[in-house]
Amino acid sequence: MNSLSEMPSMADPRQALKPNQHSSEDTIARRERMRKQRDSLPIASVRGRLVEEVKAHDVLIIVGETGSGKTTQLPQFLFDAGFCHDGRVIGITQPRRVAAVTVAKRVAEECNVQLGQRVGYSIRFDDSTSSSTRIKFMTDGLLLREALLDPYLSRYSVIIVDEAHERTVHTDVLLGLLKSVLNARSKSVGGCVNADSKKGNFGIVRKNESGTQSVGFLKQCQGMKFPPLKLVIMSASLDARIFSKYFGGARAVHIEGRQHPVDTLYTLHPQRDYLEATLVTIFQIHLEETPGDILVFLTGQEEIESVERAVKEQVYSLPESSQMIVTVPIFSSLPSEQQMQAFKPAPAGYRKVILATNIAETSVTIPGIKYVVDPGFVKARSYDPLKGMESLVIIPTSKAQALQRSGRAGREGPGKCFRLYPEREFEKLEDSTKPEIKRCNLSNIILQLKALGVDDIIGFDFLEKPSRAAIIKSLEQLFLLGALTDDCKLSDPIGRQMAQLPLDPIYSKALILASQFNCLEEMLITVAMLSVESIFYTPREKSEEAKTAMKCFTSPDGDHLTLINVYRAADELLEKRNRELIGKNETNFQRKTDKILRKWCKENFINSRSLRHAHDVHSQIRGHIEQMGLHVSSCGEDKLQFGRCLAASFFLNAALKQPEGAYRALASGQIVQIHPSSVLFKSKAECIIFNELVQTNQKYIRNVTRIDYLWLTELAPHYYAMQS
DNA sequence: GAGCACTGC
Repeated sequence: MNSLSEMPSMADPRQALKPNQHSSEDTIARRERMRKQRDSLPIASVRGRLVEEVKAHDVLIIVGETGSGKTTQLPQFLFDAGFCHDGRVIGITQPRRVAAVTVAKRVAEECNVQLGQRVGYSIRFDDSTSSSTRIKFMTDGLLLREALLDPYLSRYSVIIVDEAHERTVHTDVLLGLLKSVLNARSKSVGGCVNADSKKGNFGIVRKNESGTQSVGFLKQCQGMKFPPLKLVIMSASLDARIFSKYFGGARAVHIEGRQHPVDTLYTLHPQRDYLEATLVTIFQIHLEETPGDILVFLTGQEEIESVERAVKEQVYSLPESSQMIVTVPIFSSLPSEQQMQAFKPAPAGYRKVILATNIAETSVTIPGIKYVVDPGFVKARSYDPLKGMESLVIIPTSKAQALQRSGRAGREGPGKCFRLYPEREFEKLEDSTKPEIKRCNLSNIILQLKALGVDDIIGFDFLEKPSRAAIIKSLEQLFLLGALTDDCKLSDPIGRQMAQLPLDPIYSKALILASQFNCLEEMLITVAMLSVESIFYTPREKSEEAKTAMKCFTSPDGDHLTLINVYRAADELLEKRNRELIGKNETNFQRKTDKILRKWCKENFINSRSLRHAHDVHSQIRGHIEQMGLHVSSCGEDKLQFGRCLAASFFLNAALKQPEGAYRALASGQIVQIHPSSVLFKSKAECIIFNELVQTNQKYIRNVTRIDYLWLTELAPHYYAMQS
């Protein structure tokens, strides 16, 4: 097992393309240049006033546009102003891992300190911080996890929640928690609320809209060990009002950004076929506009591939002098090597057309974009609590999203954005995207809130409350898994152990059960593989080859054992190579094993990024499991034992074959199909369990294994005994 | 015989 853990992290494609900043530049000159850059940022001119605002108010909202420098500069201003003098830490949260890492590196460089000393970052699987770290960048999910161990967040003097307008479920829950922490840590009741509504010099302000102070679930700790906490929320303009209102009319200030102008153009009429309109627009830009790359926003892989084919076909109908155009796709499930193609400059004289999903909206920044084509649609996940089913549907973007997309054309110079709908349609769009907390399964966050001591979930002061039905459905699920007692309290030890594990609750429960079924080793691999993005990658043009490659891993029982076979095959391969390399005194040992694994993945149509990720999850969870004292043993060749454990764990997701070959999900009664990517797609198994139910064109279940129906009544009698 | 945006612990 150890062999795989020695693989080095795979280079992130977004970082691999950064130039080496230390190449031949003189240190002093570099520092001087950096100082000038910092001084020229819009935020530099309001430094003093900003520090005063933070000192004067416990909650401050900063509305900062792109390029204002708020993320890199504010933490340094506060550090210099003495917010860490007592050894406490300024914490800055980000929704994404890459952002936390890259910003931390930049700030460490600006402070001229080694990363991990005064300035560091902490994200899952990667912690650069030390006891001397005072400015700490992290993901918002990680800070939530920290709160389980330290509910008052006592090591922090300031917490800056960046990109709050993105409204990820972690940001929302974190803000709910912080409201209670502020209240508990404030010296006097009302101390965290700013009632001052005078107009500021460089900002504005909301009136105190709510005089009532919500008392959180944390006990007051007046005069105790913790000094008051400062909270800074950084957001894009459209959503500041809601944060201010939530924090009792907290003060909001505005900092201007630095963006080049983007000329936005609309169509005269609505387009019936937006893919056709996209194609026409791409060629129109190519033929009529000055040089510069084009970024096109599409909803998914299928659209991207079809537009790519169409561009390649139609380019030959152009005059030869105009044929210099290349397309590059980028979407999250694309292997990293291929993602990186989007960042490479086009050959001299060529125009590059990047066909992207909304990965290019915030997650990655591709240089050289001058034109944006925005058909105005996005594929969004929604969740139906009554059916317990997720669905993926194509819907119009929000205004905020459309603005974010057009902004991508103005990063390096003036640009143009072509919206493929009339201007009057823009006005009809929602202001911002529906917050994630209102469209996801809440089981995981409810379990975490329970572990934090929030007993009354329905009464919890959410920034925006999820539907009652969604809350009740998740409470019910947690109860059926044994995480909650009859009176809806966290059970001990099961619920407490489940909350400790950073996994979907149903997977946490599966691990606890597996220790009783003597197959924890197998279940650990299974939940790790189920927790990551798709392991198999099947490009359309090589689907036959991919199918053949997959055959050598296939288990007739189903996808779960198939995934275990893949994981173990990779493990064995690396162990074998390690034995060969050991004693040869090889340098670049890690790089070589990594290269071997990547080659193997490519040959077997496996996504090496996903496999690597599964391995990280595996070792992290194994650490937790061992700490809990659960016994990690293998069932060896006893597949029956593992199958029974799957039935006992995933009894809520069981389905029975119907006469027509479809399946009926027992919990909800829905008629579903096995997804074609499953090894059981053509099988005629009578009874199965599955791990995912998603509606796309049909209701598909994925990750499926056959079981014996009788196991359900035997192993989950509390659920099935009455029904049989 | 279909196809799944994006994050995160």
